Amino acid sequence: MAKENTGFVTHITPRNEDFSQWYTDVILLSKLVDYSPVRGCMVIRPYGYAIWERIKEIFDNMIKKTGHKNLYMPMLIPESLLQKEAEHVEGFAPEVAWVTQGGTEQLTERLAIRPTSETIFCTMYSKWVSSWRDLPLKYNQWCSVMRWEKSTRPFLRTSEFLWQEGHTIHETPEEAQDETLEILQMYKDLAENYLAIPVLTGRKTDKEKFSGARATYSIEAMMQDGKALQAGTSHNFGTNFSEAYDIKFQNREGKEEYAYETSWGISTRLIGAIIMTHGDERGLRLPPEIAPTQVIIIPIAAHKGGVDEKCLEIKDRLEKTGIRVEIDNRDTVSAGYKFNDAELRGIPLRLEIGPRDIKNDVVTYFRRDTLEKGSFATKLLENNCKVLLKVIQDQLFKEAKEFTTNKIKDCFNMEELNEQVQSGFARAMWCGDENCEQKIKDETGATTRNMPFDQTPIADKCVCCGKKAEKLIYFSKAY
RNA sequence: CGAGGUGUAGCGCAGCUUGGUAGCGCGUUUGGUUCGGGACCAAAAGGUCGCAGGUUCAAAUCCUGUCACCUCGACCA
Repeated sequence: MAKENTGFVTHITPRNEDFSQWYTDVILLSKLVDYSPVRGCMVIRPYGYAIWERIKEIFDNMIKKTGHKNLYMPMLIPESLLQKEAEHVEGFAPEVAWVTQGGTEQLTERLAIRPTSETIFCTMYSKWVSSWRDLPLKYNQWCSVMRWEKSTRPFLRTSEFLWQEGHTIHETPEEAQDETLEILQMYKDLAENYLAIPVLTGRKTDKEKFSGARATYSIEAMMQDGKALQAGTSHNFGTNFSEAYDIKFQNREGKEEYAYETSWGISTRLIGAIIMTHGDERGLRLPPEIAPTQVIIIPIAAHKGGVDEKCLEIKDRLEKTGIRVEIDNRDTVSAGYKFNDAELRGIPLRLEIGPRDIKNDVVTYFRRDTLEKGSFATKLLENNCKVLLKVIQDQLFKEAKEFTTNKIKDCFNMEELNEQVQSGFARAMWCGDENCEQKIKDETGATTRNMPFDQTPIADKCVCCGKKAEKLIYFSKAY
């Protein structure tokens, strides 16, 4: 995180020079996060947390509208509970943190700090469900989980991270599958229409699916360096877990049956996705829908009568229309400094109010997305700001969409695939054999992203082995 | 776990080769002038040089050990 701080100009490493360093510079300088005294853990600072709160607010509304309820499960899981579903344990065991001592007393059974809460949800569900009339249960929790990662990066992979985990159980396999896909669709909606991040939806391969799932679906986003970020997952467990945890109910025919289960999650990793999708040389560019501050007012020559009053009046008018607005009235820094600061923080729309504007009864605005400056009559304030915010939201999505679309190429042999995944995604046909999947990973560094729902083939042979192709699938390097 | 690197003021760094009691920029504090793209002047505060031991009249500097962190791999959502 070495940053050159030459005189008064804060230096952000250019993206094309070192994308990783650019990312680190931006998140630290914009005060989204800071490193903590604990290895692999980050402090989410107020500005970063405010973005998370927006994401929570939006998604929480979505799931509540579709009949889900929030609850809270304990953070500690007894070892014996964690062991019940074999594939699940195997997947998570290497990265579980354990509590072995309470006070001065050694515990007789180790307690896992949850890496995810399937096991404890299942345990409770087996108590709560006995009849088909108890179903479905559609519960979710907002919490943090811990995975003892070997290498970490703020937002993208940290030992502790914030997320939501939804866990539902259903009467029929169809209902569970509908739930899995409905949530996936909500994730796509959240990503594209709020975060302005275009995503690919589809099913993960068996190799890449969640430990213990029958089927995993994901939304995958492309970052500016052409690498993928898995931005959300939705799993259908079938009866895998209910068999292991004995979640049985009497069905409509009076027979005992295992319940059908799903789980799904998105995390603070989404904030990393926002940064790496929209950021530029000046810092963050936040989509208005999730920007904690949508409009920042910068007073110019505030001491020259009338400026402060005008700023307050404008703030008040905008707030009344539901816009999140802030005045930068620090008197310790110049206007120019504030401009740069607001740009670093990615505030979508900036208004400048100075004696000149007041005299002409206009406001000067600056768009963070296109860096365009202009002005309009003060009486148009509310309407114009609303429209501009909408336009900026759309523009950011459009830019990202074009970028992503241009960096996905159809590949028909290993040579093409290898070249393509150096800077983007490859769309290719695959025979379905895990050996080919592994070979591609070994030879190109790319892994499978997902298999889109539209499986219209682009060729009939596997990109790797040349045998009969079964699946259309995306490959890329990934975070 | 393999390879490399770094620990000196809140942050970023210099000083170490050739030992002599710590310096620069930013930031911070106070006062004043400024304010339409990262302002300026003046004054001030702030460090047991990661930790432990050794060599020496004298250690940030040399030696030994140790801890922490970072980067790239490997592993992994």
